[in-house]
Amino acid sequence: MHPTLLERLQQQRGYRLTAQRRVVAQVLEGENLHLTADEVLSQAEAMLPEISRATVYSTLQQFVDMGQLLELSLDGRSRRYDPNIDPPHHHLICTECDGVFDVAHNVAAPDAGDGLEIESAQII
Amino acid sequence: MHPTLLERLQQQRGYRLTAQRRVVAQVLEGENLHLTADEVLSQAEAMLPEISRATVYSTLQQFVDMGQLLELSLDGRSRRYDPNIDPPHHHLICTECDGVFDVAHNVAAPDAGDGLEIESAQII
DNA sequence: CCCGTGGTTTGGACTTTGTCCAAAGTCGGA
DNA sequence: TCCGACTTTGGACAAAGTCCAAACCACGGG
Repeated sequence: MHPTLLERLQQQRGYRLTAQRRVVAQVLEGENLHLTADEVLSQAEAMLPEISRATVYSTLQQFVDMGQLLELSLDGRSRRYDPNIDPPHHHLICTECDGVFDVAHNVAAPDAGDGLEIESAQII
Repeated sequence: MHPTLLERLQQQRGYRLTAQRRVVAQVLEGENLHLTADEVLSQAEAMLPEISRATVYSTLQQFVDMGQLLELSLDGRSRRYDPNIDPPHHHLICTECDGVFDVAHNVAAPDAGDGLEIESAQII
């Protein structure tokens, strides 16, 4: 199986894996789990009551910048986070229940032409 | 050429095309224009100073519900609006300048399987 | 072992974006 | 002209995210 988010973070050299960062990583972990920052915060508080909102937000942003976490903008209101960066997959949104589901695909990202490079593509 | 947003609204029967709605439609119009609600508001105020924020937001929502305006959720922060519903196209986001560009495509929406129907798909 | 330094976390104020609602305004048909 | 339905308004409110100075902590050098 692919390494988990936590395992991938442990392999990053020169990055302090503090209690706060570990808790955030643990909360995010899971199949088909796409939490918002506030959901991460409340679950993290259950494990580490002193953790602050600023830390959760900045930690999420760091994981994204490190390429270890996918940030999904699905409704223009909040962002959701997906720890399963590999293999690439689509995100299917149910317009009835607002559920988010991973959908496997094996379609290559289209060529944008003009020397542009597609970084990510989502079916929303 | 395809009819403009304003022309399409004029064809909707039983829908009062008030000054406020006309101004919102005019502001949105344009090739490769993807304004946020607040950008629409400030430009609309230039033409019709008394227009209120609540009206702009609810008018945008109506246009979307009528299928005459595309709502894009690109950054999890704000929503952008695209009056060019036809032909379908992708939205290319430049990660440097945050610009949004229409990109033509002629790829059919993929079959989701399981009896699900894809309502929309974006490359972001 | 202790200290200094720099990375990390914290709380709280603040901003942005969007929603809600009751009251007032406006339009078209009878 | 008057009524009723549709529309707009202002302002309060809520949700999500950002910012920042101060406090905290951990590691390496002395």
